[in-house]
Amino acid sequence: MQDIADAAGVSQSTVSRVLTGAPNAIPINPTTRERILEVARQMRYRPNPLARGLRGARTMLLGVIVREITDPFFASAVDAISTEANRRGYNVVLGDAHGHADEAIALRTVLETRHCDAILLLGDTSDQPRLIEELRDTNVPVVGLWQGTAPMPGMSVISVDNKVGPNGLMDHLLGLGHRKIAFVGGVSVEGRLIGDMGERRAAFLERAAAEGLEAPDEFVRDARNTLSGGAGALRELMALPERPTAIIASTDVLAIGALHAASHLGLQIPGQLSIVGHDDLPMAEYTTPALTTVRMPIAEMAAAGVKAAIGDSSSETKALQVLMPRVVVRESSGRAPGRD
Amino acid sequence: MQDIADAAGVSQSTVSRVLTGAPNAIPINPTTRERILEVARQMRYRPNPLARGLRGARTMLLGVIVREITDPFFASAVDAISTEANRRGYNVVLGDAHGHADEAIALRTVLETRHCDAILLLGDTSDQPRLIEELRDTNVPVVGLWQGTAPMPGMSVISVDNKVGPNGLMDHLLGLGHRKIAFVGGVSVEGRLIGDMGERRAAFLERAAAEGLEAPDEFVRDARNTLSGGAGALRELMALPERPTAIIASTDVLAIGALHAASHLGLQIPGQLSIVGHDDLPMAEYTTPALTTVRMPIAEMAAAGVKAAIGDSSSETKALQVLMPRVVVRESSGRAPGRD
DNA sequence: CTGAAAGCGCTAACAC
DNA sequence: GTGTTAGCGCTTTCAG
Repeated sequence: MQDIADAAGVSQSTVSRVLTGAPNAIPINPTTRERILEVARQMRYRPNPLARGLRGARTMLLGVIVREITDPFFASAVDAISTEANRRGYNVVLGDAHGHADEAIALRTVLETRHCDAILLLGDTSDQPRLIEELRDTNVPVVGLWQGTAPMPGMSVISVDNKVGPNGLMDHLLGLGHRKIAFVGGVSVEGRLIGDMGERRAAFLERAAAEGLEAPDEFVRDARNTLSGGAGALRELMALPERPTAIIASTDVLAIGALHAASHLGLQIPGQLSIVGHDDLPMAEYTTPALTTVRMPIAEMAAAGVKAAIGDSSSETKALQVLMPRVVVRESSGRAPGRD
Repeated sequence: MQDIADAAGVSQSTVSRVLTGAPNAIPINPTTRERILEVARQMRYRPNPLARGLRGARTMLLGVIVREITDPFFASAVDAISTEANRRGYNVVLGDAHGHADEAIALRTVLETRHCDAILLLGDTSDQPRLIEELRDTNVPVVGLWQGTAPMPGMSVISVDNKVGPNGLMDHLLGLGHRKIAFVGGVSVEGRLIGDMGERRAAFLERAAAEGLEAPDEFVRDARNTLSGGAGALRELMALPERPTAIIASTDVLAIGALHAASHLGLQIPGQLSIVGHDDLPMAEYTTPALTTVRMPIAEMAAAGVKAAIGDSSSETKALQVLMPRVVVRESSGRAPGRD
């Protein structure tokens, strides 16, 4: 930068002012400005974000802590967030918690140390009292995505309405004549119910009660949110003396695992059993049979999340935004057996 | 840091020396050291990586440019790399190229600007002459993963042997009596053959010729490496006057797409058609039927890649490492029709 | 409108 | 062994 100053015959601070853009009301002579810009271009100048950050300026880094990058849903989310962040000139620093909430908390510290301008939390972290605690004495804006609609103190939350999924699915299944509907929810490695999944489960329970369905406790199963978790849950469900005719999984990953286990059991889907999920992974369209599921507004959430985090400084008021998903009917759901 | 110095009654530079660890032979009085460490702990001191980086020290940032994070294979790779990097105290800055090689090149610049200590390239980038070019005048070590075994000038490459996959699969299929075997390769958005997939295709062609198989040109199809690409390829293959009895897909994503299209066509897998892939995604075990595929040594590659990038300063010689995958037989492959 | 100068937090010579 | 002293590249008062 000093070099540019010399070459352009001005002082280094002037160069800084020009190159920084034009934030605070410091007018510069258009002629000088052009000259400086020209020289900078010729010298292929590129600002050093480190130095900028040192001075307290923004680092243009967006920290993203994801519960599990191998979860295809979160992979899509990271993709969307990264796109949106790049569009705004930000880079994404990824922290992969590998499913452990305590790793997430460590990562937050790291990212904060890295002087990220903001931190995005993907996936539920409400089971981490320490995280919430630390959030208080943080000046970095933190926004949580996909971690349930419960407002978390100290951070804004972007979420989906977790009632419309289960309810839409119930409408669909009820309309198909199902009365024996089971639910598979997801729990973390530690065995806790995870945010969104917990809410979906609650929504299911509520609706089932309202409809007066025969829903014994065994019809609601918790499993790790993995393919094998879904498969295991399905096997347990099908081992019951009275089998459900439809299963709502709280994620597509669980649903796909269940689908696989069902076909291994020789079950016809959807002839003998309907299986539906949540998320609408890219994969959901390509399972056999294709999965009926609930599509999440990933891009919108990513946009809202990045906006909330980086702030577009126009409307930073709302601490909780709830977006709407919608049911996508494919082939894995059909009329209840004996009702066609 | 100055605060610590004051509190401990020493100079700031001494504090630096203690806190930095003990790199260059500068002995410090154990007593002083302890006192400083103690004070630092009490003051909850955390080093500022920005300032460190400014001074030319390492930033402990590892840049990772991935072709497509939504590709489950790369998601797994990022997961493995992130684990390995964190283990070594590094953080990962993620650059998602969204499938476009030209975005990758832009990202490289960004990451270099960010003063990453090294950059990892995930996926083929050989179609980017400019990238290679820019690589020359870079001081940051760059290592490429999964981009074919062709040595790239200016970077070390960690790769898998792309012959053992196709060959192992051929052994398997030939043993099952198949003589009409098709291959589906992957191309980028721009329509170029992508590194690993191109090599797998070449290996297939070579082996097919060696076996004297009836392999008309139509049996080798190129498709985008997506679920729908795989589905499209399968439909084309099955529309041929003479259909193949087995299909080798160069990735599991293609294979899963093909599986889905096949079942829509009413084809029995593996009764009427065998479909096999490459990668062994977590999902491969849960398709219907479960996919016969080639397992990639992801963790090993991640470890080797991170090691090569960050350097463990003991053995930095090899510019090209080739690891071995192995065939995993599941349910999607069976005896050739009419041969049982 | 522009220049001079003071650091941001830290490392690395170079003294003592 | 430990203190002093320069900066790294940039932003930002404070004077012209």
